[in-house]
Amino acid sequence: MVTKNIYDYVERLTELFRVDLRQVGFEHGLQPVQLEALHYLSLCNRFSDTPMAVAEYLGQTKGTVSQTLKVLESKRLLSKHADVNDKRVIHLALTTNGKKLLAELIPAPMLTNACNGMTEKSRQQVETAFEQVLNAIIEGNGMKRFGVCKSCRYNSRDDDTYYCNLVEQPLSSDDVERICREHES
Amino acid sequence: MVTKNIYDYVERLTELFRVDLRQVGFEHGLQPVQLEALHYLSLCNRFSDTPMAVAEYLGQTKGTVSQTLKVLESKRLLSKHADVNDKRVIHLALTTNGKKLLAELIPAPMLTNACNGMTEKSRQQVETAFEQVLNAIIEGNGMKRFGVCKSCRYNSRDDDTYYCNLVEQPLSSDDVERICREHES
DNA sequence: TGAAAAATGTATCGAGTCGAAACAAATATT
DNA sequence: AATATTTGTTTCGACTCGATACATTTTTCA
Repeated sequence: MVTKNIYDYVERLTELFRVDLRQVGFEHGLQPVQLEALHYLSLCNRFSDTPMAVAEYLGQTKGTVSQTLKVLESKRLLSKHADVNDKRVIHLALTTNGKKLLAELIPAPMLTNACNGMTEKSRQQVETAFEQVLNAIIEGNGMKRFGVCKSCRYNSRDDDTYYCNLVEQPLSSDDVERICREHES
Repeated sequence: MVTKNIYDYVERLTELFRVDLRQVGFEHGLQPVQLEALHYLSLCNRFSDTPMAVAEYLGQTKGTVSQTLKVLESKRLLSKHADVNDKRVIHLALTTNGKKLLAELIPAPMLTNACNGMTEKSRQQVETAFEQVLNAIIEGNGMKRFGVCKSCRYNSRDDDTYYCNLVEQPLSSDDVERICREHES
């Protein structure tokens, strides 16, 4: 029964990661979920840097996320900016402090230590396996992908210029490496 | 930078699993950590079924775990039994209800759905990869293994009889499949 | 075009998590 | 025999999280 084995591994990995994340954040007065929100904001594109997108990504209600963001703002780790076109929408940006802190804390030592003890080939295998599992979870449960624009079906490319056919805007070569809440394969 | 990729995958997997576990438990009024404690108790051996062992496994303080167990006992999902030799120690056992509930909830549908969408070969690769990562994390950070007796260096075997040289007691063939807080490779 | 519906974000509340500290009881150490 | 250590519980306070209610803005559509 391989499924049960995989479940047990995922559960154990989750437990160890969670404990470590708590420890890592503790020294800077940050909760696990706050670190995860910051991390997401460092990866997402400019159409996905809103409270609602964070809520979707973290699987929490917008009310819960609103509180998390309020704390992060009060700690000067992120800033809020009104959207030009839609007055309901707020964009979130990491501050210099926020970026500095993330660079310091992520990836956490627990995983760095683990990877250092593995061969390059092992690391490659593990990376591939994780990609497969996450894909299978997303596909098998009809979840949002939050993939990078580069791999999205709305993305079209002409030489070195990229274009998103959903928001109908050009994308830079930096843009296409970022994750998007509207991503479709 | 493969380590960062692996970190990102582990973090995402953790987020998805956590949300799912909350959802799974919610319908039965159980918190994620309560399900994890129950699950541990269904896997551990008779030397590892104490509050302290649960605390070590979950990476929490004994005070926190004490509260978790109190809730589970009040829900009649586990029972407490005094140790015969050491009056400080309490052994925890799943009740029939507890076992029934676990069988119903674990493995959670999210992962079953994912595994169903994968080839047998893929599942095998994923299982191997998880085993490697968990081993690397445990080795690289000097953590306790919580492996099964079968693979422990204290375990000796004569034909079909097993013996633990640490607690100096014979083990059944069921015993050696269970995880132990004293496990050493 | 104007009213209803939907979307985004915030504030508040209550149940629950979690670690720290203090405590009681039993066992180990010396 | 006195002291230290281990196991487990209780209490406290800071924090998480979903539910609900609310304000504002945008979208829908009759």
